[in-house]
Amino acid sequence: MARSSTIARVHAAVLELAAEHGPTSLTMEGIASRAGIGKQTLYRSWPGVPAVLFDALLAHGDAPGSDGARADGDLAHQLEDLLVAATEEISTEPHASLLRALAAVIQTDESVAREYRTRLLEPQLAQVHDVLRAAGSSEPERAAELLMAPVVYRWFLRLPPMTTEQLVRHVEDVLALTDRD
Amino acid sequence: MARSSTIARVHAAVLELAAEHGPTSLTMEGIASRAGIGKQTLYRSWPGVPAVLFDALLAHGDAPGSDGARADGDLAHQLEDLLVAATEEISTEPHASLLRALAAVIQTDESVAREYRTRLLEPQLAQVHDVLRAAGSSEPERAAELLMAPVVYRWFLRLPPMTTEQLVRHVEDVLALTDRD
Amino acid sequence: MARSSTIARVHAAVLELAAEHGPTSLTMEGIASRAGIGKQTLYRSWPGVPAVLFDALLAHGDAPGSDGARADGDLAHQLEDLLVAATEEISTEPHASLLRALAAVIQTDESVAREYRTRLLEPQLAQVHDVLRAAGSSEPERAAELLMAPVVYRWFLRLPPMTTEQLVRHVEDVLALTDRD
Amino acid sequence: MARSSTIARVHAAVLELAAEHGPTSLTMEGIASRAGIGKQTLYRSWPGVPAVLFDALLAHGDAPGSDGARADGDLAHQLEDLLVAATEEISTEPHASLLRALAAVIQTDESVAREYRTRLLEPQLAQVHDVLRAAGSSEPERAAELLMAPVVYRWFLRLPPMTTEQLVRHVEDVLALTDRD
DNA sequence: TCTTAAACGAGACGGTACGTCAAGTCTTCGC
DNA sequence: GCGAAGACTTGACGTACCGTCTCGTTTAAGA
Repeated sequence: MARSSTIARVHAAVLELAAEHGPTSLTMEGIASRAGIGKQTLYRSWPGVPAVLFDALLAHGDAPGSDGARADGDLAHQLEDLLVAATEEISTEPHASLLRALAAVIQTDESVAREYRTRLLEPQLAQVHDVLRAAGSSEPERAAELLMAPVVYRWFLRLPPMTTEQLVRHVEDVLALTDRD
Repeated sequence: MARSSTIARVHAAVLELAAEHGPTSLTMEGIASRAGIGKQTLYRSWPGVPAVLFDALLAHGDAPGSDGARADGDLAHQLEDLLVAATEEISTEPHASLLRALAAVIQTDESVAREYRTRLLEPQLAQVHDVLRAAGSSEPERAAELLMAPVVYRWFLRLPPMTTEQLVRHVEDVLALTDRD
Repeated sequence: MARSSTIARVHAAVLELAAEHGPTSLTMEGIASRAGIGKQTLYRSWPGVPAVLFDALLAHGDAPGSDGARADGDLAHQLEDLLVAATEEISTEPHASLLRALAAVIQTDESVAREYRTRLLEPQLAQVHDVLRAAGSSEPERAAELLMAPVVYRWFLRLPPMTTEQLVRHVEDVLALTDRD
Repeated sequence: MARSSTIARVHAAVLELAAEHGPTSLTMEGIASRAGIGKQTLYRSWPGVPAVLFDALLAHGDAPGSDGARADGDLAHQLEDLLVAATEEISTEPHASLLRALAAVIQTDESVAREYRTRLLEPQLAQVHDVLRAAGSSEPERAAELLMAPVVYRWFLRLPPMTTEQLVRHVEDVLALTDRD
């Protein structure tokens, strides 16, 4: 396995490149160069750019929504917090560029898509499930998808993110649907 | 500008390559080679891969939902038809590969994203708006987004597309929300 | 046949390009563009760059040494005048660039070399022959070559041209050889 | 820098291409292809065709006149040997094609001309200087130029090379001039 | 004067080569 | 003998010219 100093340098290089030059700059060549290591050293530990991205994301506290959530708030407030956290995460550097680069690869590589879902998406959705289930929702999966879909959809198509007001309204609506069942 | 036979050959080449080798094979070099034209001929008419993709998509009847829609059906049925059409379009070759390639570029090129929204997304949303507005919906934009978001979200993250039953349920739910207002 | 105005425009374009951007800029594409004519018009009258160069050179008084020669001077002075004229011609724009471009093509195209010898070199040598023959030289061809060779040699290898003093000395030496015979 | 096997393959490719298809075939693309190496490998070690040519020439015993010179012969014979060797070198493949290609570039690229003079011409002239100086010539540079100029002049203009008889006579004449001083 | 054929500008076309960049593999050498 | 450095093959990038080939449009006769 690679030395921990090598790993740290790679992570730092990825974050720097993402923040400075955007998602396009994230190439194996560029990362190795910026980290000051040989290309083979990079390939020895990670098979390609997406693997490095996952590592960098997970290593840098990619636990969205876990911070500052009003654990004691009511159901709606907790969901609002989760969505606000997700919205902020995907629009703040260097996470924004990393996720953007990942999103591009997801489109052309099914295995990356699968890994994204298991390592990043599902943990995030699980939080929403938990809140919904705690509130007695009959179909937490469906409700969670309804909650998250517009957020992801807008980010994916580079539409302006939902404002806080829109998010509040959105949570309210989805909860109304759940109650209706 | 370009001769119509040239354009036709380029479109054919794009569709063939997309169907045969997937989104990754869509390079300017490959398209020119498959179409049997010079690279400069390609670059003279299209600045890059995304431009060729837009042209090929729009030229091949990219008017989703317009075919077979039950224009005389009731509101819910019309919306179901639109969503089913959209779902099928994004999962059927060669459209699937072309859109997938486009989705990848959208992630790293804001101008492509803008062009996608204007030339492909908005016409599609407009159809939904029209149906909703005809039904007296107070907020057709919001409802349309709620309808489309899960479809795009699943496609984008390569989750299995919604089944017809799920789509029917989804339309029903969103309409219930609209009525609730 | 080409219209005279076309020919004139081509000649003008060649001289301008040669003077402004050097020998490298002399391409069929560039000449047509600068002359404001179609490429086919150019190719209709000239098969390639060298042909245009010959035409432009011959049309612009490429009769080196004919001007200002002291026709009544003695033998040595007349030869000096011829060599000085040749030296100046090959180092003054736009002739310098045209000849330089021609020299490049001569290296890779035997037919251009032949045409150069008959249309440009031999007339020039003939002048030297005439003077030498008038002076009773027994081998005017050999003497002419001895006279011209260092001038061409230096120009070809981009060495500094002979100074007037060196030229005078050179003529003197060659004449001494001729007399020696 | 480059691996020695790479360099060897490049040199071989250059000689083969020059001998088979003449100076025109010497392109970076063609050399890389024939050598079975990547273009980037070629560009990493040589900035362009002329650099490759210099290397190939210098690597293949480009020490003209050094072989078979009658070191113990008298002055005239040594000079004749040098000139004969030079004449043969420039008219024998594959050197002929390499030098021809170089000659073309010299016409349009001053830096190549400079490098040619330093790396190929001056060593050759130095040999002539040495012989002349050993013979007590008062102006070895001028005499050397006088000796070489007709040889280069004829080669450059693609005139038939001097016959051995002409060379002998030429050496005799130049020596007579030197003695005259 | 009308017409008709040429010469024309414009530029699309299939190609070849340019020089650069990144991918992923393989080699060399120092610690 | 492991790992950093970097040379390697491959192939796409976008550009410049090449020489050929239509397109309509002048232009300059001859009828």
